[in-house]
Amino acid sequence: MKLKIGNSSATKLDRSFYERQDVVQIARDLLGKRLCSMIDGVLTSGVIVETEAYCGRGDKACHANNKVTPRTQVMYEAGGHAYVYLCYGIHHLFNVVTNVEGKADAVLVRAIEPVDGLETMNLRRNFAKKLTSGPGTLTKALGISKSLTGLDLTGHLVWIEEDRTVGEEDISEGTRIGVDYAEEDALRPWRFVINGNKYISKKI
DNA sequence: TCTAAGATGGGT
DNA sequence: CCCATCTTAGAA
Repeated sequence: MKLKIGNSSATKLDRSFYERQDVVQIARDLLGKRLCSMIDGVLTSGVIVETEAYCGRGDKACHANNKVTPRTQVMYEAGGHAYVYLCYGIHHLFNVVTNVEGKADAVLVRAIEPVDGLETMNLRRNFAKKLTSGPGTLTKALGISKSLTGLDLTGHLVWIEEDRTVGEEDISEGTRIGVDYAEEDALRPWRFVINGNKYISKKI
């Protein structure tokens, strides 16, 4: 009997995908891609269905808004690294660092549609109702914690690969969640979801 | 040193 | 609506 594990023929996104300059476009492009982790020898994955873009220059909602701190220095690395941080002392949020070295942009992954490793994800989530709908829940399901911040996403522990084709007509945009403190930048339409997908964390 | 606040989620 | 929970950044 053959066990189906992942999409072994899929193409892993490479450095050139992540090093592009337009973080908003990358946030759109990540919809339909598959986020994968191989933690403790177990493959878990899901299709990205909700993202948010954060720009390091002139975006008050971005942790690295023209300032380097111990936490945010990883965002200044070359695109294709992970920025994982602890939110509210409880939740580990996973971001994809984008743009070239020195330009601190990132895309927050807010929800995925589970594909591989359902059993492991349910165990890690303690069989909660919402398995991977929300930035803090999907990291727990995939076994991603802040100890992985700085990880190279072109490696073999956590990576993103091609999966579904998502057209512009399949995408809705809205304002980012939880960034009311960012004044006028809170109004930027930099949150993106795949229309009608039932795994998005909150309707636009 | 000290402290307020936070890119959330789960329960009541 | 309430609260758990703790790191981080900025102030003193």
